[in-house]
Amino acid sequence: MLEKTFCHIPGISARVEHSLWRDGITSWERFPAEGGPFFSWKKNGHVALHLDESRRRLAANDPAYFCAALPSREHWRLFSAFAGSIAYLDIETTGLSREADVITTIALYDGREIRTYVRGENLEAFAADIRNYRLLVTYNGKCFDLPFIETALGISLPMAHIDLRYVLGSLGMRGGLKGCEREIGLSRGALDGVDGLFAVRLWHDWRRRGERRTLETLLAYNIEDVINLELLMVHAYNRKLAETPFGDELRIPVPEPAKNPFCADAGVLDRLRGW
DNA sequence: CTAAGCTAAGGTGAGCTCTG
DNA sequence: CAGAGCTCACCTTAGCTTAG
Repeated sequence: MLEKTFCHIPGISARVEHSLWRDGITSWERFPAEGGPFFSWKKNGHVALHLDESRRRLAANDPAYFCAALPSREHWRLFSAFAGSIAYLDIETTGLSREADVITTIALYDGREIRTYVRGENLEAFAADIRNYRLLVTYNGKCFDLPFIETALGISLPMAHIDLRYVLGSLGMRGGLKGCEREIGLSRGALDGVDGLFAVRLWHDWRRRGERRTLETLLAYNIEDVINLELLMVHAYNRKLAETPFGDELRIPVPEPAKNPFCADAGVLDRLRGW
């Protein structure tokens, strides 16, 4: 979809982009390079220059360029072009305050492998690992996960970032990650009803009693979030695509959900439910 | 040349929403 | 709960294009 995108160019609105498509200029390739019939000679040159730069950035695997040039609700357009550089990311913490609270666990999924990071075990390894990726996908990570990580771990995460909250929001999907999952018919089984606040309890209980299955329940929850981020990403991509003339041509099959390596423990969940 | 029309960009301010 | 970041509506301004 990226190579069909024009609205990242200054002076091209979504409306103008639609009229380009309507007139058969359906990709960068088809834009008339030499003062073609579409814009004035001056504007045509301006657009052609930006398209050259766009081709360079795409070839250089540089999603950050496009991220900066597009509004958040259009970041979905990067997905297929940079799918090989994606990391789905979610953190759990002891609370909402960046000052008073700490990160407890992090889940990272790149479409193939799932990695987890646990406070007191390997949390510090995250800083090096995340640098292997050029495009992060989160839900509300712009407001929560990324700034929290940057403060807590003292690193910066300047790479491209699709915050699905805004993409899904533009599709009318609200209600948090769980709400969006429900809307596309995803169910969490044993972990139904577990939320971020419950994850705080799981963490404190793990620290107090030291039962491994409690930590694994927390990790199972944390991982479920990143697994579902991928499904929501593909869903959002296909639905945004359907708003363009390319809905059928570029549609992506919904992947098989990744296998969660950890399992929620029903006993732990039951004991902590009535806290 | 001018006038009109269109668009984008920039600014503002209110309102909404989400995170554990 | 606090608070950051986005959207949206609205306005103004500036630039470009076209018609006469």
